[in-house]
Amino acid sequence: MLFYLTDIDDSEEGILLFGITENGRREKFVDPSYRPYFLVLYSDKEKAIKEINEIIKKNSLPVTEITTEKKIFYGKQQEFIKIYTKRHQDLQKVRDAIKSIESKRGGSGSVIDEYEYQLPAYRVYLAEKDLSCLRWLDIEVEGNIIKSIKKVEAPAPKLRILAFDMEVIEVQRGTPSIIMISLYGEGVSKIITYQKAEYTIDTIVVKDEREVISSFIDIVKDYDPDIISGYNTDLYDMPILRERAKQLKVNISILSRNNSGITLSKRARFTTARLIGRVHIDIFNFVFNILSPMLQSEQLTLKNVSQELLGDTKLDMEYEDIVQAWDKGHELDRLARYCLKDSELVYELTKMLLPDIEELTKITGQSLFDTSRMPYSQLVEWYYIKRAKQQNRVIPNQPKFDEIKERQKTTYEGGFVKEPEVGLHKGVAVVDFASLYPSIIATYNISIDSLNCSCCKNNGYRIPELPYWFCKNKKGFEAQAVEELLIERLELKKELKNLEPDSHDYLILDTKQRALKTIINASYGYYAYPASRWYSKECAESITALGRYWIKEVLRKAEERGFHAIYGDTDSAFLKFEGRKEELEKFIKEINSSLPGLMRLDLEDFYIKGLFVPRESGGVAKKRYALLDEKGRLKVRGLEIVRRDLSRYARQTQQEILKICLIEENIDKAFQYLQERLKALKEGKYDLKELVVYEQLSKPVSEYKLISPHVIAARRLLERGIPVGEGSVIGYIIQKGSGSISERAYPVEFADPSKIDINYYIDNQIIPVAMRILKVFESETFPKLF
DNA sequence: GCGGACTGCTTACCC
DNA sequence: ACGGGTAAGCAGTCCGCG
Repeated sequence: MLFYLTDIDDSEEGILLFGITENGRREKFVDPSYRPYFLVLYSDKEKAIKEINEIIKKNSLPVTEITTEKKIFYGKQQEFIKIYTKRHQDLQKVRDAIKSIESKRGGSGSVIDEYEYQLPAYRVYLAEKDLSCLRWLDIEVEGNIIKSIKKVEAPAPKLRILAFDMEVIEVQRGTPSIIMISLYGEGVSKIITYQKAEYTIDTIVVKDEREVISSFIDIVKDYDPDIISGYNTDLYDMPILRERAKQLKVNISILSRNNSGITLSKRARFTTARLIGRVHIDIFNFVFNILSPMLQSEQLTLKNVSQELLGDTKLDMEYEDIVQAWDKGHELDRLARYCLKDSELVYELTKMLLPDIEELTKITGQSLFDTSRMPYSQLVEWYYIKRAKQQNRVIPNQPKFDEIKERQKTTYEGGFVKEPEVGLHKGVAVVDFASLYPSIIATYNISIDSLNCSCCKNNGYRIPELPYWFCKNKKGFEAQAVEELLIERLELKKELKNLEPDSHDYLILDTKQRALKTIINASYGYYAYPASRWYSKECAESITALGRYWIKEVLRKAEERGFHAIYGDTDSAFLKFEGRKEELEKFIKEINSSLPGLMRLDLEDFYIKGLFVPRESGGVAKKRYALLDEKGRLKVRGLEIVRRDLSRYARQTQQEILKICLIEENIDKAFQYLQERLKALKEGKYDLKELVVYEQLSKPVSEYKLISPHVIAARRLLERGIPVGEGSVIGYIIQKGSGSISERAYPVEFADPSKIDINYYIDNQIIPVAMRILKVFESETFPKLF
């Protein structure tokens, strides 16, 4: 039978597999074949086995079998003692008893270390069997018991997706209560609430909150979605729903497909809400973990993110409006529309982002639930774990707290940044390496098990400036893993060139290559990530050393060929091409023929003009510039225009001045524009929103040594009972009065528009950022007003 | 005692 | 819950002055 796996979990009977059969039925099967075990690295085999047996006997530990097995351990064959337990949750207990034999814990030392005792069972199961969610499996079953299982290829079935959103207010003080739930999916667009009104959308009006929840449950049961999605639902909606259902005694067990309802698991830094058998996707997680670096939004709210990604946004309603609407009973239709719109946006975001999450799921070989919540490090880690299992390698342990702290102390040299020349440059070509660091990993065989190998002491890949070399005889683990991803992506890219950009196939392949890119790009950082299982500072610094070597080579060779190198950062070079486009392209070809392995230099683009600005402290700034391409588009990097910790008014002023200076080269006009903006500000012609500065709290408010404006603003939010802490983005404005700037910082929510300190905005925000551009063009005619 | 210079903390960016 | 390199603002302190 064919079975499409959508979710997976552990149980007493075995691994539970949830999914869709070939005839579209939603089913659950059990695979009892998984046998929990962990590995013991020994120094003295006989002694270790003897001592292990003694400990098991003495403590009556639930061990079912002890064997030995040859594994690959950091590239070398090594025998391990393999200890099986009855239940997966016994692994930890047995390991805790056995670790006392280690010499570092005062034992005899016959045992050196233990491995693979901490991985969740279903995750090991997926990795070992090389399965993953969102793939078709060919299974043989007896009843609901799986007898055999293997992966097969077939077109994916259509998944039922249901997005939801809840409105919660304190009907009674101190108790959050659900007043409305909206649902959105294919053929579903509904509101459930318990106040009657003239609703213009499909609304179910029930008696009370209890019935709101039970109606919601009924619809979920009826629609039976494979995926339930929401925005920030791990931390907000699901915990509240669970709590309210408990208090109001509503049975919500069928939210999951194993009758367990909502399973909250609280880990160190975050909470997740599982609906076992159904997949709860909290879109916020994916946006936060994966998309945030590419987004412009100052805060990752549903409002901003949907505006940026979908070009559609929430309806306008403040929290106070919601409370008012509910208390007074008017504008309930507006509230219902507002609530439904949220679900619709979440649904559209899910439709847009799910294909990417699906591809990542296939690469990590893990569950959709887990993968949708993984940060970059985890994506790389689970991809490595899957591959390590395929190759019979031991999975390295996660470092302990102290080890992480140790790792955090050491740093190493990173990318090379060439100092640019201040001013306006004409005719700039930007060339850059394609995936520089990953291509170095693959090309130079950068891996933990190929570092300073004994076989290549004199003829390995030598690393400039460092006492390291990498093996030329045998592919290392990480290098091979990264190389395969790179090659697969190159092939996809090649195929894409032959497809119509609007075609269905193009979309599919493009999504695949994007997912590959996500993991490829994280492979270098993962080496130096202190909590990494495959941690190697030596590998990380070898990669950056080779990167510096090659970008300097390009800059040097370009100069040799008469292409003046204005600037370069890590993997890019900005070259003056003086109208010699073809010659430059020839130069790139030559460089490429000299590059080893998978390394490749691309022409990023030709630009008409490029502007580099001075540094506040003198000299010229790196990482801050603007380029004007041949289609008249501006590309701005690093300047205040792209920073959220400046007011929008200041940023827009800088942007306009930049445009006038760069496109028109009319400095007097730019200066006039600045005067107009200052005048408008003084005359009060602005929107309060334009003056808000956004800054993120990187730790709890109480831990700050330096009390800066956003910290004071955060304190003022806390004083009024608004919970803010680590991770919160604080929007604040500066008001008139005495004291430091910080003391005059107020959260925008409580700002007094009549007390705005216009002089602060003029002197600290607008003048400095405007001058940053204008200074470049300082001349005789330049007004000397400042 | 004052004001500018300097230092350190902090954020957000680039790649 | 991914790395180093970089600019910049603000608070707080230092330092020279004579």
